[in-house]
Amino acid sequence: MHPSDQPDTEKLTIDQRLISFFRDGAKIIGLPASVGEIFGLLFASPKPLTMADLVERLDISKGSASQGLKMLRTLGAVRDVEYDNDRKGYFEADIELKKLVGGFIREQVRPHMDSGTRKLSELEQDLDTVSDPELRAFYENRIKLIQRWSGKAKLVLPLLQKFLGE
Amino acid sequence: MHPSDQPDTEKLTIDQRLISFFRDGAKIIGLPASVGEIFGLLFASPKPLTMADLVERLDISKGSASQGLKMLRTLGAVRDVEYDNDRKGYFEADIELKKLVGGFIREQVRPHMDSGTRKLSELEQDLDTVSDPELRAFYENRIKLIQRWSGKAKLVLPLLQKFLGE
DNA sequence: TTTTCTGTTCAAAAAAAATTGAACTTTCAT
DNA sequence: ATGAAAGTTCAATTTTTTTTGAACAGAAAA
Repeated sequence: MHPSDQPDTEKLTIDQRLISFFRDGAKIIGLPASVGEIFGLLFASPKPLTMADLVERLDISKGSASQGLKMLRTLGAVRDVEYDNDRKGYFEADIELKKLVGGFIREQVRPHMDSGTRKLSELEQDLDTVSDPELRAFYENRIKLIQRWSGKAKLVLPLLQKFLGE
Repeated sequence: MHPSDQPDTEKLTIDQRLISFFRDGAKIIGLPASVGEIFGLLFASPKPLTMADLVERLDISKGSASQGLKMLRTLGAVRDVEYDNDRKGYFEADIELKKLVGGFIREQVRPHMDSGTRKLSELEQDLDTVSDPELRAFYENRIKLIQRWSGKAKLVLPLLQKFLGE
């Protein structure tokens, strides 16, 4: 290696860097790398792309491309666009932070929170089954504590969306 | 199965439910299930526990217990306590939301954000290498967009902490 | 209608992440 | 010092998640 070379970050094109940026971002929020790459490539493209473009440029399978696009569409992060008047479907990245965050909260955060809330209410009901009064008082406090947390979490989400919404 | 049985949520003790609650919670925020279980058991216990207690009651290996505790300590979610005057180490869950959220942000969120910020500035530098002026203008806009997002993200974290801090 | 192009589905394969357990280190009691 | 208890480490294993690719379905062109 030439002495002046940086070992890592050498001769990557901008779009490669953007793809890598969003690949990492996807992993961080718990989405598959390929989903991040697809978004990244669309984000880095001045014009809409087809599924075949994704397969070729990211070197992923047709299956991954199809599934990744599906996920990105339900997240509202990618949309179908008219282009050419072509048999193929064309896609582009949605660029509004509000929408991206909203989709993530709707699809990934809310469902988990709801199931948590359900579990929590089951927990509450089972307090009756605890006979030892001291232990029971302890559990009551712990459950109250989680409920306080849960209440805050429910307030935080709309707050977040408001803050990020343009 | 008896007809009146609920298939799932039957005859679980409170502490089992709490363990399951935090197991799920851990998975959601991208931590191993065993880490959630350890926290859950400590959270559900009126008195401090030893590593041996965790191994026995959660039926996990000593290795998992050790590693899980290590992670929970760096997150500030579990602390060492004096108890008995015993050779063993005793642990209890930290119960302050502020501290839990703070630790998570410090250990899991910040490092990722920092590496993102670094990648972003590399991206910016490479703009020079784009010769086509139209494409270059396009990339400039995209990078500006991410920078706007990044700025918001940096504002949001302290806001979040403030909101959740007691 | 038949063929070709585009995209979906899902079982199997590959990759990544978590967990185990045995060897090792440290610490304390004798 | 020596032995035993407590805890850590990490290579190997297991489990989970992601990705692939081949079979299938639908739609438009021939």
